[in-house]
Amino acid sequence: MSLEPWDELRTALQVARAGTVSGAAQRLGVHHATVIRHIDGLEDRLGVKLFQRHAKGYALTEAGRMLTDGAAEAEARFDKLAARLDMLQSGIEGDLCVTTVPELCDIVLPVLSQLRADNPQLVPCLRVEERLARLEYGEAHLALRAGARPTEPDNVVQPLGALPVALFAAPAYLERRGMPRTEADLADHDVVTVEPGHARAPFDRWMEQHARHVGLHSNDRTTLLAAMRAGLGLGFAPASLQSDALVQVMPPRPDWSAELWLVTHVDLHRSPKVQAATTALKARFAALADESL
Amino acid sequence: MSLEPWDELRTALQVARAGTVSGAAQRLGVHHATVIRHIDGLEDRLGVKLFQRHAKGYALTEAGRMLTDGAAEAEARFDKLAARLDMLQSGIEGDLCVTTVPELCDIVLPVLSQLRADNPQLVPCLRVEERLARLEYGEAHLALRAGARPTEPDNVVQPLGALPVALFAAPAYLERRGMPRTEADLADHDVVTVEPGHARAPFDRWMEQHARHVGLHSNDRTTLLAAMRAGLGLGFAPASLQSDALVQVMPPRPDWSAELWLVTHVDLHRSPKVQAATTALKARFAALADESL
DNA sequence: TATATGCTTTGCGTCCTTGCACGATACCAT
DNA sequence: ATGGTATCGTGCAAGGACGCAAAGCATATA
Repeated sequence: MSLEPWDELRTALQVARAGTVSGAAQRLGVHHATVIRHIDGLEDRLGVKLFQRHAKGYALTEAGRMLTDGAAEAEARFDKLAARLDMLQSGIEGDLCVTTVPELCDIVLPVLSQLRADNPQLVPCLRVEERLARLEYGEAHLALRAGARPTEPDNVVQPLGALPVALFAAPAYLERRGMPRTEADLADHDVVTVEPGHARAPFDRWMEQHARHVGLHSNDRTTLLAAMRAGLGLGFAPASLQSDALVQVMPPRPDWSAELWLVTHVDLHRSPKVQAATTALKARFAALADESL
Repeated sequence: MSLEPWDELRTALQVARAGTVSGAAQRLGVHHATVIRHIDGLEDRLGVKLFQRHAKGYALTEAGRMLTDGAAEAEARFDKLAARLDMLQSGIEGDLCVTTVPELCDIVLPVLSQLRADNPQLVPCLRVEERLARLEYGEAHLALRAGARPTEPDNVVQPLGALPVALFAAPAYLERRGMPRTEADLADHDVVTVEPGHARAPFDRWMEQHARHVGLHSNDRTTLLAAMRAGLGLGFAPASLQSDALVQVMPPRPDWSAELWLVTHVDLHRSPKVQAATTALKARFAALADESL
């Protein structure tokens, strides 16, 4: 007993989804007679009733549920596959989707801008998300992550080195509270940082240990930057940050640095488009590391 | 872009496996020309070359590898499905495959025997394996496990209660070394048990802590029983053990008992055949627990 | 160099699958 | 009650996919 041909599984899945033969036929773009014949053929070959013929449509039996569950998983797998193939076949043109965390988008943005200038056919897209995008689903070509080395299977992760992180504050704040010179001076200052217990990055953990007075907690990094600009306290930011509203209070230190990772899907990381993006990003981050020396 | 119809994926998979169109055609039971047409159609629809036409056959491209990998996973999933459906559709007849660990087969065997007597059409099969059989692959209908509660997804696990475990020895051994009366007496006796550090079951751990003189180590439970019969020392066995060669030295104790679990696949545990087996096994083990009170 | 042996490719006739149309049935609203 | 609107089921004709056989091609062997 075998459940070939696979096409009939697909129609069975659509019948299960639609609940009616006609609906499934419409979605599949075939005649409803064809759908009936597929289901009948499948049931005959399997010797099991997959659907209960109801006046209002087809209802799944236990066996039918099993089969369509399996078919649904296969369909999802094939969809992923199609998305990846779609990406693979394109040259340096069309969409290029990069995802990263909020902290890094200021650094990534110029790279994408340059990439677009060099390749007029390329339209870059920068998605900012905390979670790691499902690269195997084709949600993104590239992901830029900070922190622990990502371990997803089928993803190739390349080290981007450490991101220099420095301590910043608003000029108004420094005018009011003075410029801290040594680590000991920090005890007298307010800081803005992540919520207690949520420190993940090295600099956040450092802050958690050294901060005495907290001006503001937030789960959102952008909010923290805004709080720093508003003069609520000292805070960490990438050393490359260029802003009139914030000045560097202390230079980058190795134990503050966050490890950066460039992660792509195995099947995509050799495609020309992704290659172009990775080399550009690598160059940019190498330059950042040099600057901070 | 879509990779329907699914049948063409299946032929592509076979071409990748066989390496030649002719070989794939033979495996699929279709003509060479059909295979070629499927591949060509797939490539046209996808716009990607899946195979490099070599004089000696078809070689996978990068895209082809991706696609056939996905197809292979789907095929494996469908195979599982077919196996489960095969099992589901049968009544209380045909094969009934039960797997368990060596320690328990003496207890399970009479149940299967009774089951066979009650259902002439049923031919039971008892597979003895240390590892948990892949129930989703249709390797077995039922698995009987001891120890920690199994956690496989898609498996329904039912508690069978605790298996009463007692301390046994060969009559010849007891004649030579005397009958231990108290726990303290055990210090003067030889024991046979599993290898150090491999104690998993409660009674094995207990033995590891209390045993002073070890007569024999073995990784194989059957060997341990043989060693007990040969008079190499005291050892644990299910309290239900009936044997002229071994006598019970100490009655079952709660802290020796091993938790038992009856595990089936979700899609199968409601089928009449599996139901018949589970009720019979449950009754048997409930009776065992009562006896030892 | 010639021969042989695989393979792929292509043209043609046939069979199977599909699409179409019509009929049957059940449910709902007027 | 009756017309309307869904649904599923089946006979018949057309088109597309299949199998067959011959041709083309490349590599290996004598």
